[in-house]
Amino acid sequence: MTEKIRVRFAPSPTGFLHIGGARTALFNWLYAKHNNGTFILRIEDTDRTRSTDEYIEAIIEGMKWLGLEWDEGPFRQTERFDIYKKYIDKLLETGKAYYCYCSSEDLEERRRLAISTGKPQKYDGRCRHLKEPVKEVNPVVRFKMPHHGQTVVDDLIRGHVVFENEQLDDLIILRSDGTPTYNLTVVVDDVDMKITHVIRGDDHLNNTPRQIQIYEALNYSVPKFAHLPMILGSDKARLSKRHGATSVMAYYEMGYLPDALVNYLVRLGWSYGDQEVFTKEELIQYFSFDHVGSAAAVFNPEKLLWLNSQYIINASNEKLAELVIPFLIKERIISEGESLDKEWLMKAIGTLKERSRTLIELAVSLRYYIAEEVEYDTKAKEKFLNQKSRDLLIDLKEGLASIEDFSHQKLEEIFKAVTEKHGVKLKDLAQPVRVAMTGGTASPGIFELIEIVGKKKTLRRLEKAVKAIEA
RNA sequence: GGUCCCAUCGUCUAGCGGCCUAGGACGCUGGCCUCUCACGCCGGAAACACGGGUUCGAACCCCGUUGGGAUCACCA
Repeated sequence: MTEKIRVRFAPSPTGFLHIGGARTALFNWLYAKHNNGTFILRIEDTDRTRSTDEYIEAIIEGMKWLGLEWDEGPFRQTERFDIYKKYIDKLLETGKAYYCYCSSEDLEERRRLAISTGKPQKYDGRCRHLKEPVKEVNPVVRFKMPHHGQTVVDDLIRGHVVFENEQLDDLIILRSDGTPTYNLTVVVDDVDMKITHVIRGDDHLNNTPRQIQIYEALNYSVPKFAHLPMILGSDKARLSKRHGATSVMAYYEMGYLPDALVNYLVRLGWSYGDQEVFTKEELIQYFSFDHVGSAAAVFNPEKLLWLNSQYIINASNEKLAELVIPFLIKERIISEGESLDKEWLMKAIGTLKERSRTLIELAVSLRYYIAEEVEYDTKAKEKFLNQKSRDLLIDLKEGLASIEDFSHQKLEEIFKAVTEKHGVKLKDLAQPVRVAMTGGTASPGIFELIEIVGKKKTLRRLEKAVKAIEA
């Protein structure tokens, strides 16, 4: 490798880090890591009316949560106006740009006319050859686009994309208030930061020929481009809030693991044979644009949920014990500052991880391990806590009261004695006990459940169940 | 509307001219396991948008059609 790879993620802070932005960031990050390159974070905040510091923080928070650490930055374009000014002056001096005195109202009017008459809506270049400044008008600076020939974008994903230069118009690079615009700042920054590969969303493909012209006017070499396909909602429209959560941090709040989201996002557009689940190391090792598809992809929350369940199953009990705490608090299962015995929690989690698809589900299930009392599901109570099970529960309670060792094996012996005495099957006893212990009909195995809940709470719950039947 | 991009099961995708009576995954579904629920395992339904070429041979290459998307700002 002769040239060190340098890539950047350049969000504009006009919103939270969303799913689409996160995937763009991820592909940049992966490409950098795979090639031992540099990943730069650059905040494109030249639109001062829509950018906020809160959003910058939110984007940073999202990237950190996903584990997409950057090597340089975050740089802010609003702190780099001097640099842009220098380049604009250079373009003005070399005759590659000019002042335009048309007012935005006039422009808007002409655009409307063009649309209504079916003409291409394009700036007509009337100020190109102006000799004298127009008095009392703050001009904008426009870039002088070539009128003939073609501009070719050599895209790593799309291949050769050819644009006719006559389609391009003289875009504004400096506003009348003296601030530079996007097409100028991206080029200047990418040159200045020595970006080798511009990896971004498909929606920028049409801007690329304009940017290439600016590179050439400035006499700089053009970087490589890779335009990623868009992420769509279930109706194939661009992904938006209508389709559900789009903010990355919303997935944190819903109990997703960051690596699961990363894994899901990377498979939206990229593949490696038939493999579905990847470690980060594998992703870095395998990633390449050769296997990035070019069609837009529909975001499928169901599959993300499945992946999350896989990541929960594969996570260590210790890790889950840490991660679940905020959710236990949020679900009001424990109170803030309350601590649980870690070993015990880990054991409980071990019985629940394969039936929890999110950390919220895990926390909610943990309730019947932790809470003093359980509430009965009405249907479960009717079906299993009745005269038929009353004596079974009473005998079981007695049996359990007589032992101190609540090990799986010992519990099984007690259960066996009760079922044999009454001539019933295990399930005839297990289901009523399950309802007594959890309030519902679904739980881990009855012996492991009782073992972890412990003698004191178990006896109390059986007692309560018997009373509920008699009531 | 102009320009550009895209097109394999409902969804994500494998496929880079013969290994394809099209493979995997999610979801759906039948069964097994079983104290319930899950996990897991075995099986099923489900796709090459359409029409022309090129070729001995096309999901794959070319051209149209249709359908989706992006973009046309003193937003990024």
